[in-house]
Amino acid sequence: MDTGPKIAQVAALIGDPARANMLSALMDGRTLTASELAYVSGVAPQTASGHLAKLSDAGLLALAKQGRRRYFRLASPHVARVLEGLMVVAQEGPARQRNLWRGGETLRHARTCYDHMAGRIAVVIADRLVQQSFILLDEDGGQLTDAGRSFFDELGVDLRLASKRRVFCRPCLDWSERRPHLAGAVGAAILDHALEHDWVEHVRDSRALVVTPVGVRELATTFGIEGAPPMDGHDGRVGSLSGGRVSAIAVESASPGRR
Amino acid sequence: MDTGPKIAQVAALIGDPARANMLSALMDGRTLTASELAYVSGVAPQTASGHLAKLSDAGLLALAKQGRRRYFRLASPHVARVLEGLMVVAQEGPARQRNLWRGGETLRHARTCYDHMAGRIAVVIADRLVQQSFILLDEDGGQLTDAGRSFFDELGVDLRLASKRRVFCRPCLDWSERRPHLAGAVGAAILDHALEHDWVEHVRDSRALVVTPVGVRELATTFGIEGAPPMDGHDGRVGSLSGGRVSAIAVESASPGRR
DNA sequence: CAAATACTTCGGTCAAGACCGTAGTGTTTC
DNA sequence: GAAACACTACGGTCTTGACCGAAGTATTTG
Repeated sequence: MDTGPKIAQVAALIGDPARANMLSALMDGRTLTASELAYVSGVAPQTASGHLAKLSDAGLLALAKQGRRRYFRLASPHVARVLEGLMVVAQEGPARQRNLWRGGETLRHARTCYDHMAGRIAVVIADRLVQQSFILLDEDGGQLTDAGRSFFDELGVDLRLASKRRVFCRPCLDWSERRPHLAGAVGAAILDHALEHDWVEHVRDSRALVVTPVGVRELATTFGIEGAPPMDGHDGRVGSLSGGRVSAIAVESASPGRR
Repeated sequence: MDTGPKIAQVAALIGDPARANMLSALMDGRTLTASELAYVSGVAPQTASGHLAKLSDAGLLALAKQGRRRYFRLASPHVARVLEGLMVVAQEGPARQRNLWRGGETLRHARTCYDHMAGRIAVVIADRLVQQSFILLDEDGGQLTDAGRSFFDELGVDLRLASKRRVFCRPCLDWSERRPHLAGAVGAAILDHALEHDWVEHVRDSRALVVTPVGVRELATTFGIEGAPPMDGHDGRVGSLSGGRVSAIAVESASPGRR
């Protein structure tokens, strides 16, 4: 009846490191098998099995059996948004401990966030689109303008498909940059387009993305982003489009073993 | 470095029933003392003190000392949004266990959600505003139209104040109705207006709101909502504007004692 | 059918942490 | 200054649940 216990139940589920790792691994929208999730969460298959049962029962994960394996994915975008929110809160949390992030530089630069792009690149893209009045965006609401519609049309990004039964355009607060990037159907369409045209590639076993040489060129001409676009510089760093390419393959997988 | 552990830490914090109760109690934006929070969470003051220290350290709560008491409030709207999100997920979670809600009828009808209205009434209001093209709204983005701007002007709702340094208009998925209501500056302004003109009143020790007779009349004329507005009826219920007024004072406070 | 694979169930160990009683510290009231 | 109040620190109890080894159930492969 009271809402406290209800949210506690769900939060406690997410609050276990092993389960949180599983959920994080699914944040990019992929579906993974029980074994794979056991591996990324760093626990034995038996333990993982228990965790996955709980997460499924609670409705956080959706399950598809196929032969002798079981595929799991996040049950709904709402789950992904809660996880996003937790990252944001976790970042802003420990008062002045912000921006101490060492490592994960690849992730900060470009990554997927459920079904769209995130990281410095995504924030810059969002900035440009707003700057050119293709999109109206504040921290919480988004709207595509007529000019924006034709811009995407010319670019060959098909928005009609994506916008059928889905949210059209929304901002998503970037937990590493602390500024919004594009989510929703528009955000997803941009990621699709970028992957399809080899602007970016997935890094194996990670949510990280790397920008290809083609991507550097195309992003520059398409969005007018130069090699080293101006960043908000809250920590003095400047990112280049290809940043993190060389420095880190940075496989995100956890090592198995006891917690 | 990996994001899993980080979100687990925050989620685990929310995942304790006592702490979840505290956070829930603060969802309406109030500031409460340590004692009050101990009471609503149903634990002894010593225990509450420990919980509050953890929540503050983690940056979920902001603390203001005043004399011999300590006032706590949610540290940021982001925290409120995570809590909202958890409620939504908790609702949609247990597969077919939805809409079993007994009790909390007052809450379902009208309540505050951080700083704006939620519940059936808020959803209906949002519906009407959309219907009359005062607001463009989908599940994730919102925009006030020119017509809407003058509508609120005439109504005497001051949007200029609120929109200074704040998100202007955004939808917030209603966890009891599972459809969006208005949040952001516009949502907050509407709640302010409703409270100021005695359309609704706070229920003591609860997030619930009751609609006054004045409110029933004014809401009807202002938004064209009749006594029993059509609901989406996913559970066959129909709510009236004054629904829940008589049936329940339904004080939300928890009884103290062991968990 | 046997072997291998993918996953689950069961049982027992163990550590984390929620809880409160007692005993403090700081602040206001009388 | 004493008493009441609001809150915090410490110490010990006890429950919860995460973990893995061993064994068991489906499903595919040879």
